[in-house]
Amino acid sequence: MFVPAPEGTILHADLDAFYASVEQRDDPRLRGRPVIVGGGVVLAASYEAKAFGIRTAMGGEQARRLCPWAIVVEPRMSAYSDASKAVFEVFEDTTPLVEGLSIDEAFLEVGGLRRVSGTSVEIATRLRREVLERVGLAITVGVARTKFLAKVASAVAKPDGLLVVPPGRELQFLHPLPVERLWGVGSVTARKLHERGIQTVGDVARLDEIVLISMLGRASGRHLHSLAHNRDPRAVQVGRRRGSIGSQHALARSRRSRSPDVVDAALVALVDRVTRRMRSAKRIGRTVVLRLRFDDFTRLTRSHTLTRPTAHTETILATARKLLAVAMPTIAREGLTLVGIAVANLDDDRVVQLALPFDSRSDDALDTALDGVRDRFGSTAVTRAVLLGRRSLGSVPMLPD
DNA sequence: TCTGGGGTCCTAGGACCC
DNA sequence: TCTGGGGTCCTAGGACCC
Repeated sequence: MFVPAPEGTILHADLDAFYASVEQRDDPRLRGRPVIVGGGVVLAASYEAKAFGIRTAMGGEQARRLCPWAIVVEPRMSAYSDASKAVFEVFEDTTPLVEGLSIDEAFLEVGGLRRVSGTSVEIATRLRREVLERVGLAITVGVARTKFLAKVASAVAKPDGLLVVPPGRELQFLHPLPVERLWGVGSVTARKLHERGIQTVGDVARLDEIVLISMLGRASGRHLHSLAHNRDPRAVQVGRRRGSIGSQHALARSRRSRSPDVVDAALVALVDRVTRRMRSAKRIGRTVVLRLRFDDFTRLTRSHTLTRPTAHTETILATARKLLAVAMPTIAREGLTLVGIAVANLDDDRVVQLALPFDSRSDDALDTALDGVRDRFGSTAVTRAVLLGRRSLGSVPMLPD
């Protein structure tokens, strides 16, 4: 018998001040004190530090001015990654339907678990307790019928909170909130809305969709109009994979640190990092993106799409160097402050095993077989094929880079 | 108060194909 | 020779998120 749930079944779970909380967990001397992770720029601030106005992405100097006695610690990425894995294990133990959004937050669908695990609220309460007991971190959970509203709820409930938005009271909860609470409203969109006297979600809800579209463009307009009415049909998606892998590096502010040699060395290191990560994730990609940033914070991107996906360091480095050469006149004109490399259009690096009759190992037979593989797996999916047989030839790179 | 490093999604124009 | 509408892919830039 189907029993409709009297509450929302989507949980948005979000760790509080994640990096800073891990530091406080691991070093008792930091507990109860303002903690800043990252010296140059604030990567994370404990709630004690946030009380002084310190925010993520703020310059380190400014942060120290706001709170001179704050404790600044170097980031320990592997500790955060381990903590994240442990928390996601708790998520997976709660429900198989987990959609990770970042290192410290995820959506959980618990709609089918009523008989086994109880109501959403009971599940959320247990989840918070288990994360605290098993990983030692505080986590905030929002519960609602839609993803978007669950996320808004957790943001409102922070820190160390649980907030349930019951169906029927959704707009009552949503409409008094400032527009900045809407997912997808950043500083630019907020400014555009404020210029027209729109302050709250309720103000947005009173506008025609067509008006919002004319103000913000088609996608943003539609998106905001839907959210303001709590229309969000997106289901929790399991196993989403990222579409690009990249790395970037800020250059020191001296003439020498921007010399061609230094920039090229940075490029080599970035490509090496990115391709290593791609190979360990068993991903290959076709589009190489060069990202540059300058003194005045203007940005520039150049990209090139290869005919075949690869994770080969030399291939991607050669492409990156070409892109840099194309952008070179611009670099000569202005001060470069950041170099980044990303590889997009990612695919799985599948190794396809071909079993051919022993007497048909001619080039023609191989070509025919490879065509068959391409037909089955898609032309971009095949970069390598391993030839096997009774007397194995071992691993043969069929489509060298 | 000058801003790190990792990502996602959308738009718009041009090339190209049918 | 000129014209059409529709679709996909690529490139560059912008906004946004954590």
